[in-house]
Amino acid sequence: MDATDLNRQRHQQETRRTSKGRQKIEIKKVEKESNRYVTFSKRKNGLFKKATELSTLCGAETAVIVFSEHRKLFSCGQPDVDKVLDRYLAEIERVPNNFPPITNNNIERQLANKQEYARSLKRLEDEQTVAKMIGNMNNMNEGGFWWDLPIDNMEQDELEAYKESMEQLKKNVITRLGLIEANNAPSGSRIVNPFINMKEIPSLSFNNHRFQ
Amino acid sequence: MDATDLNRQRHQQETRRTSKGRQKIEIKKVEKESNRYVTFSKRKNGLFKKATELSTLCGAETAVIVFSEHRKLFSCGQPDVDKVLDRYLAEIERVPNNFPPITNNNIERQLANKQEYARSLKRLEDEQTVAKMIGNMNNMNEGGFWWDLPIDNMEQDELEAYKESMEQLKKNVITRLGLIEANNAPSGSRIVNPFINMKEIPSLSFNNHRFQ
DNA sequence: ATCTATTAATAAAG
DNA sequence: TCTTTATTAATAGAT
Repeated sequence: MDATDLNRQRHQQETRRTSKGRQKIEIKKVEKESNRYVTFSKRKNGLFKKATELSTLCGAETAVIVFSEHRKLFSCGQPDVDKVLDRYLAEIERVPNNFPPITNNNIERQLANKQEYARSLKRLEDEQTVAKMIGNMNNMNEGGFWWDLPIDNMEQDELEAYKESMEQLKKNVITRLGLIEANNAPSGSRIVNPFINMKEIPSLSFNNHRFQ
Repeated sequence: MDATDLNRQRHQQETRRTSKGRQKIEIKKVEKESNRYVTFSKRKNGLFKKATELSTLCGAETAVIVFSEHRKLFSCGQPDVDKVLDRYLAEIERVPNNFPPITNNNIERQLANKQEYARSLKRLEDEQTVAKMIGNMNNMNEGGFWWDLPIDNMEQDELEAYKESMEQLKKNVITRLGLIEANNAPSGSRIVNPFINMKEIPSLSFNNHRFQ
């Protein structure tokens, strides 16, 4: 400290101050574009570094995904972004979508989840359709994944789109099945299952682990 | 600074030093469990704060997913984790799976991608099966999503598992289609498509945007 | 959870 | 972009 102070004093005597040093900034959008870009670059790197350190120090798995204001994608993960995402998708499917019977212990959390879920969904493109789905979901007290969502209340055009996506899926599946059944197989070990995330709509999940 | 120094001196005269202050640490697993837990908690919060600030300052979208060493899930996202994940999945599907013709400009990047992809996949549970898939994929110079992966070289037991997952999927789809076709619909608008991520195996994607 | 003494991150400027 | 300050912000260790 003394040495540092001495150096600083000596430096100030020898040269004009060349830098104002770090200045305090408000946490609001950086207006000047050039500054915003360098801030983005520096802080993105800082964020990735922090995530990596957290993993190393604490044995945690982390995934960080960043889209710049121009939609350029950056990501960073330990051990691997997609591995962590798989785990995330599996987790939000396992825990909240087919809610367990509500007990006194978790009823508050369940409520908070639904509120947060509704809030998140507000941001989705097709707000009305989704709102309807939520409404239906909230009437299901146990069991049932998203594909069991009631469709009775859908509008005709909504149904059409839904049906189309199902048809397309079916075609893909049938094609694959045809190819596979041309071969044929006994029984056995495990495979990396391409449909491990099938039951999941990331956007249609409750969450009990959110920050802010 | 002067005021701070004065305060520090006064404090040291008035009381024994009560803290060693922040100490430098190596970035390696914190051995002592209790310390590891508090470090995890502090740094996780710090990480989420940094991500939030990056979004605010630079108009970026961010998602941070953290699993503690005991597999507890924490996440934080602007505007919303799942929204960002949707975008991420769409992006890694759009860009790298059906690679564009390789040009001089991006051939190096393509190579780097494949190497990184192979490295990531090494971590997956079923290394041999996946390795085979990669091998096949690398022979496809353009077009084709993952479901067009050659299956000819799969072992019988691998095929069986693959087929089973397909059958299960098919059942689910057929069931839904039956329900939907009982109604019926004209044409029209868009719906939040449950299969927007269908074509994606997150674990089977190239990436051109990774950090470290 | 709170409190420092310190280290680490980073805003500004080159 | 990279580098260099001067400063603020994050956090290790202890309670």
